Amino acid sequence: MQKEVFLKILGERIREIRERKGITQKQLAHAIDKDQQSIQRLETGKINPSIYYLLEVAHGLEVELDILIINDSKV
Amino acid sequence: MQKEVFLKILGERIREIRERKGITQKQLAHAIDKDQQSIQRLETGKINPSIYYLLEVAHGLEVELDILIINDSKV
DNA sequence: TTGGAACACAACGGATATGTTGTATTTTCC
DNA sequence: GGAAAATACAACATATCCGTTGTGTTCCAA
Repeated sequence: MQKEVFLKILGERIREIRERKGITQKQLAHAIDKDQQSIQRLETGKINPSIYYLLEVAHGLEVELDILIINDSKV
Repeated sequence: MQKEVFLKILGERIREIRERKGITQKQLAHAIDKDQQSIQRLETGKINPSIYYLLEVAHGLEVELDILIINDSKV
């Protein structure tokens, strides 16, 4: 799968989970000591985040890390 | 979980999968157009790899990406 | 003992992630 | 429509990834 496509889908998935929780980018960011712009870049697929960064986001969303992960076969 | 601990466990897990497949760091690296040193840094937990880099490694190992992922609750 | 294979370590350069600030745009709600 | 909130975009500085080269160490086989 192409990198850009992968990152875009990852971002969309994270956004879905966040919205399902009913919190804003800012609230998620502050919960994990980041800021809104950082979450925005992630959700829009503009960056290729590190795995630890994703772990922190998963914590902020109160989900397991693997829930954020996309496998090729699922796309 | 501490970053260093997380990355170390991730690296160990990747090494286990690679060894179970019976291939060397060099073989894995070349299969995904990287080199041995890059895989070495990953397996020893010296870096915080990007998610897309991990996806490529998963391809090289012929596993799904989420197999590489550690959740806090599992550690 | 020598040679080769496998793994580890260090350093360098270019690219890019991430934190940050500022601001623009969009959405929501009155 | 207007205000406020939410999201998006841009740019800058710093840190770090990743590719790369060179080399060291260990182990095994010939």
